[in-house]
Amino acid sequence: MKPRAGSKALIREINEALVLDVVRTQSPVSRAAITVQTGLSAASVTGITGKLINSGLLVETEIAPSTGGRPARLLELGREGVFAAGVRLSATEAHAVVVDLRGDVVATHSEPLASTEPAEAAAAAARAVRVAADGREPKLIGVGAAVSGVVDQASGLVRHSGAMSWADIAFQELLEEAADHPVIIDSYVNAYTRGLLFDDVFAGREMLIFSVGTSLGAAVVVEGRIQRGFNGSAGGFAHSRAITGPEPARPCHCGAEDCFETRGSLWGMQRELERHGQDRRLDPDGDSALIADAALHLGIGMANIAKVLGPGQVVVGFAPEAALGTFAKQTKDAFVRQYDHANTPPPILDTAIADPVALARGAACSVLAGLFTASPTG
Amino acid sequence: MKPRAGSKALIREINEALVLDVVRTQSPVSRAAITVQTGLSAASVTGITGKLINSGLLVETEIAPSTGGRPARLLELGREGVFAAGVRLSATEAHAVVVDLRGDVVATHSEPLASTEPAEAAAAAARAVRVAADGREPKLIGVGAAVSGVVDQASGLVRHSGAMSWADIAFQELLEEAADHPVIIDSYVNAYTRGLLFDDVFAGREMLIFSVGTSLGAAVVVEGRIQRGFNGSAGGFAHSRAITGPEPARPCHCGAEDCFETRGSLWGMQRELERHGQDRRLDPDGDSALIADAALHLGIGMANIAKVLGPGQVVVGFAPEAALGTFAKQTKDAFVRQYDHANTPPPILDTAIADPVALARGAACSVLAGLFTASPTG
DNA sequence: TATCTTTTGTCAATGACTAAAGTAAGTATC
DNA sequence: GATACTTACTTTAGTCATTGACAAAAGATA
Repeated sequence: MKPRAGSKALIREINEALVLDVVRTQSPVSRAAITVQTGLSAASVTGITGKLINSGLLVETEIAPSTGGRPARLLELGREGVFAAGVRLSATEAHAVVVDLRGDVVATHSEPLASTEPAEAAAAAARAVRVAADGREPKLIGVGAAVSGVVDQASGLVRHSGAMSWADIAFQELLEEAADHPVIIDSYVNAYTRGLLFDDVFAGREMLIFSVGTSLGAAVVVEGRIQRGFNGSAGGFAHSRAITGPEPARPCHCGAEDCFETRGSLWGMQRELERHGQDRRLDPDGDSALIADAALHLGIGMANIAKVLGPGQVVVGFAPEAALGTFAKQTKDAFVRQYDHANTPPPILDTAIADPVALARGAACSVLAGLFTASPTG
Repeated sequence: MKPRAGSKALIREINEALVLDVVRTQSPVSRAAITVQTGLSAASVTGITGKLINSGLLVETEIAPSTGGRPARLLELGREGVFAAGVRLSATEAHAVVVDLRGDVVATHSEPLASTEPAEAAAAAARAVRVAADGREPKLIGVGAAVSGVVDQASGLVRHSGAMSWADIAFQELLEEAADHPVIIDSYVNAYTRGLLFDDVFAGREMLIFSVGTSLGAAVVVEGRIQRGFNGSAGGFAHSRAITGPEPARPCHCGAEDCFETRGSLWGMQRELERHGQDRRLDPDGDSALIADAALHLGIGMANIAKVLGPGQVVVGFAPEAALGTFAKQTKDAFVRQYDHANTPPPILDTAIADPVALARGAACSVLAGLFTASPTG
């Protein structure tokens, strides 16, 4: 991604995105208000909104009551102009959603996977999108796909996915051919993060997002952008080393010892049960010591990362199956206790549930995000 | 920093910065080569370089031998057009350097500090810059200042500085008034990082930089930009919690226990000596076990951070007094052993020396950097 | 010398923006 | 009800950075 030269086209892209973003966040809004917010001239706003209305991205809805002069004709994002699709791929199914320009889900559909073979996965994802899109396919501007594992969005490669047993699969290309739409791929956590960023509640410009489920993941948001690291390798929180106490080390499935995944993930807790000869599922009440230990280590690990990055906000997304009693609350407490950074208050920490629809919707929002932010790097 | 609207002025800024950056990295270079590198038209390059030559930022130097046609008239960065100053502030002195557009140091001067009182520090820094700048003050485009502690560049506040005993000091404003030039302030590590980024050797787009000396620090480079976090609070590596073994916890001066600073910093090692009743300075040979322990913990802590961020390159800058025997090498080894991330190779790790001149020069490079990168946020 | 190559410069056309003036559609006041 | 005032939007004319096409410069080559 080397910097792109300035041109009239770039100006237009920047300003259209700027206008769309103002409408998105302040909807409904008058042209006059857009003029103030963007710093553009009123003439430009007339021109830009006119073009956007023509292409269906904006609609004129109501007329505001007058405040002493000509009443404003309010603009909102068009619900029928364009749509984006998102798919969450797991080893067993492709869960697709279609969202309108506001990020609201308008349709969903799930297709089973015959196998985790890349071509089959792409075909199933494409089928799921096609069914969910129904008659709206011509208005689809793109498909976002959330894949479990290490995903390099820039190159379109899934670097590594344990769940799918993939390594260096060019899934973006496969899905683009199968679905006949532009495709953006991303990891589970990053897709989930996209969804959070699209909504106002979790739209901080400096955020850290952790996902807690069978595995662990992290996403980093800096200056409002998701950071992917070199070759998309950011987010490797699972196999950082945990703080060990006097007990013996716990071997991890990755080959190392005492990774956070051996303590803070569902996989890790379940395996501790097995190591003690208990062949049963985790019990939120009976296994409270195990859960407390997991929460403590997660909290400390998260705080260590947070101290280096200094986010204003931290969000922990628990998979539905990881919502175990007070697990979330204990994790939050451990984080706050550990975070004691010279002269800076700890970031706000929120917990949320990361279900399949949230992931698929997040992937769709990745596509929408392109409309609301013009990147000068191309 | 809200997004800025697109305009012709923005285009011009982007393209001038683009041209300057190509000249900086490929100097000497022909207009034709700039055309290819930037993607601009030859006509634009002629116009832009003409203006830059007029203002002294570029100079035509030699004429390249012909390769079959009209010989190229090579362009380089002008050494006399503009200058930038940088100051490294410590509790006892203000060390100033002046650099030319290429980042080469052309003058230095040190002034003692009568006290760490903010106004006195600003006055001393301004004096140091004035003496170092000599007759070049009119051509000075700005002053960069490196201050130890947590620094919020955006607001111009030093949030907290143990060395200076400062809390929430508006040092940017103070120095701007004293020096009568635009000022950019930054932390030690970030200033050091600026210097690294300016040179080609350490100019990766995804980097992690650690500083090891009396204290510990970290800087994060993403997409070629230094990340400062919410309110400039990024970089808090020192007081993340270290991996503890069976030994008793070590209290830290910050109030917590087992911070990395208690093990991996000079302060931590020196204090361990004292705790064992040894009233002497650290000995690279005699205290090899202590140093090995520090290196091990540093390496693990760095790897944990690196896994979340996925940088392509990691640089560890040791303060001159921390260059203890094989300390650097052992830290590097521990890092590589610990870094074992699914399917992605470990980043390249380099070690370097971070001396006062490197910090002051880095601060000056912060000022220069504004010329070579146009930010669409403004 | 004549021709080819490569680099650099010039000029009219394009188009996105802005300022200024004009139009639209209300409220306030007498 | 007529006039003045306000606020919102549109139109017009002009500015300026970029570009494509062409021209000029300057050496290589045959």
